[in-house]
Amino acid sequence: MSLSRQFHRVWQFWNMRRFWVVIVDAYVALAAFFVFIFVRGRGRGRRRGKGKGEGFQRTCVPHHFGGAKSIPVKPISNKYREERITLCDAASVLKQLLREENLNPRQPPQTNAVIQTILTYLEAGRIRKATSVLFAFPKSFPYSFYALFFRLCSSYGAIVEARKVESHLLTFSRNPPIFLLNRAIESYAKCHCLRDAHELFDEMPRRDGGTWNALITAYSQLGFPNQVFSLFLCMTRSGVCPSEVTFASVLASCGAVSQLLLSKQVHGLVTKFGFCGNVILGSSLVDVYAKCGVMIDARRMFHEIPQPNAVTWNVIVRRYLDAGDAREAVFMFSRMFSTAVQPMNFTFSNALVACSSLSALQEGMQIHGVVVKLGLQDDNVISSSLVNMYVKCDKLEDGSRVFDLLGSRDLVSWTSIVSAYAKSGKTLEARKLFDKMPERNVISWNAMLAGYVRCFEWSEALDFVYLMRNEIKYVDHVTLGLMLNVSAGISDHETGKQIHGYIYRHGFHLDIRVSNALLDMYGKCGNLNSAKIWFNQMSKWRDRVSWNALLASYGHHQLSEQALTMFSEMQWETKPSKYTFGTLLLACANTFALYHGKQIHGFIIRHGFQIDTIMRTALVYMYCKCRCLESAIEVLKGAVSRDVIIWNTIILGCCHNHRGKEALELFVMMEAEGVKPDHVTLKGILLACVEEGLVDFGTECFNSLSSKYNVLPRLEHYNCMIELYSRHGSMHELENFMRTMTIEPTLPMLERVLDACEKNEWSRLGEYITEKINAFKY
DNA sequence: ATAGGGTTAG
Repeated sequence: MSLSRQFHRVWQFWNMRRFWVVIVDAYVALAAFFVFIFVRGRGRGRRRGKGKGEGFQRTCVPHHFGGAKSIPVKPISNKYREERITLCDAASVLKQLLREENLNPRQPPQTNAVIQTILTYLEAGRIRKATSVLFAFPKSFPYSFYALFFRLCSSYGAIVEARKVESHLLTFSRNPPIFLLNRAIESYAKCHCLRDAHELFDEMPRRDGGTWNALITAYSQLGFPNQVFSLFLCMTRSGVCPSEVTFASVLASCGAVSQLLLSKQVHGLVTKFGFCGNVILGSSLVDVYAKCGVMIDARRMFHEIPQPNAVTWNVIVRRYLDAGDAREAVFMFSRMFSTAVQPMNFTFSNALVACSSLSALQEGMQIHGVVVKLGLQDDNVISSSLVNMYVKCDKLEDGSRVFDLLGSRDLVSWTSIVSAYAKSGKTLEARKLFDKMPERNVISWNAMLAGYVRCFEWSEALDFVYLMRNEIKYVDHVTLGLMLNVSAGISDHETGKQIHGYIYRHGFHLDIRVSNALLDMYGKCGNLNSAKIWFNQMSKWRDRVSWNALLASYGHHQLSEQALTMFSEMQWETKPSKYTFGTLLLACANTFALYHGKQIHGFIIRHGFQIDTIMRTALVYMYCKCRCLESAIEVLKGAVSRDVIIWNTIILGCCHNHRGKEALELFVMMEAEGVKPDHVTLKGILLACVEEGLVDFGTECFNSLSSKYNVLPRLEHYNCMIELYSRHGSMHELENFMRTMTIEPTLPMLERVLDACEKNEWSRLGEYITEKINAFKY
């Protein structure tokens, strides 16, 4: 065994530091190997060590070696794999064995036999074991074998093993080929050890383009774009020509920093080096332009690619979705089918997300058809997206059917369906499904909790939080936000403060969403002072949502004037949004501040803000509340389309302004536009009847509530009817109504009826009602 | 030999 020759050769090529690594590796390998032989020969065990999880660290070796301290190494024998050998032990054993071997030379096993053993281990997935055997064998292997090892180390993320393979390669190969060392760099990068990768890069006596690519790719994939750019500069300066691969990584980094100018320069270089026809680089350029926010250039780039592949299409669809242009995303997805390229599952999911954001049920269903036609309905990504699409298009039953037909349901599809039921207000069904889930994570718990919060079912939400606390260990920012919503919903300032403490202790307060929820909680719990203090404390990281929350809490405290003052301060820091205007208008409405309300309206118009349905509804509400019905109607008429909520707002607004006739006229217009009235609308109609004294029409409406409008009569409708008959002295109708009522009347209802009986001297009904009231009291 | 996109649930 020519250890000294190895020594010499290695010495020549590698610097001091690497030399120690190699030589120690060699020593340990030899020692381990001979111990193996030795122990096997003796057939006796040694003391057992801890062994597990102890890594052999290349960088640590010199240090330990100098101090002659114990270095844990991976033993090789199967039987004694848990043994621990210190370096001192190893050295002495080695010495002894070397002497022994000199006296009694032993043939090392044949390379082929060792390869066979290693392959057996690799097939069993035992990479550690395989590496140990490789490491212990004091002879060079074929290069392809090393390459295989590096590949496996990458996929297992086995850094220790990768280091061992590199050591072995350097020790026993006269001239390790550059490409193998490039593989080593890649392995280190895949194991997230950039230090090892860069160290090896620095120490390599010769490099090729692949070496640079390996390092650049490493920095790019681990998210260090600036290092990528400086390495790229070094590379070109040292005269190495960048290849397609180099540009792929550089472009990925350009996308990560979203810098248009830089990206354009790189684009120029790509063209200059003649890589324009490369579909991968083309797709990357599409991606980069889109990430820089220039969809027009992205689209142009897309059209320059002669044959876009599935990835290219995926990029363009996804980027349109990110840019908020869901229509174009769906359009591009449909264009894909005029080519021979089949979309990937992620592309299907992106297109379906785009459909749900557009509520484009027709298109979503067409995509569903394609999915079935291509036999992709069992793909978990696609099927979960389908469930979501149906749910977001208000087709809960269809979503649920897709879920029921699913062959294999994973955590995501379960969570999707639970969330679907929870979000559409069916918390009982959602809970049933939730309890049936085979496994849950924090997202599933949050989905269920969000359902309770959305439906204002506070006591269920509280019970659920207690359950959640016992069942899962860690909550996240969404859970905390929801818990704050619960505190805000029940105005529980104390619990809110405790959650604040938890948030602070766990560092969640730096999350803007959590800190905004906190602000909202303080505002809704009526603690304006705490809200203001917290708002000031977040001055470093607050956003416009924080401002809106603060404005809302001013509005909550009937301080519309101060809200407006805050609004002008807000504009020094951030731009208002539609929520800002909604909040301000609500504050004006609640304080009947017509002057301020008009100011806001003027501001919206002057600054050219698009008035959406929600803002328009807020304006209508404000004008109604401020008794400015004409303006309200004018705003309503300015809408391109009107939903049931804005109609309800104006109809109820008319009633509050004692203008029942207008309310009924608007109702006719609403029906003519094809908007379906709901229970609120019908309450408005009944109130209009009360205002106008339309007893017969009111009765007719009430009687056709469920038959004509598909609305179940609620308490408030009964209230309206009682008020209608009582106020207009229709005692026959009132008596008939009270005696045939299918629900149990409330005490205020009975008192109202009794009042009417007394006023109209209708004692027969009065006695009946008195009895009922007495029954109530005792 | 190496490169691009994407993670559907709250």
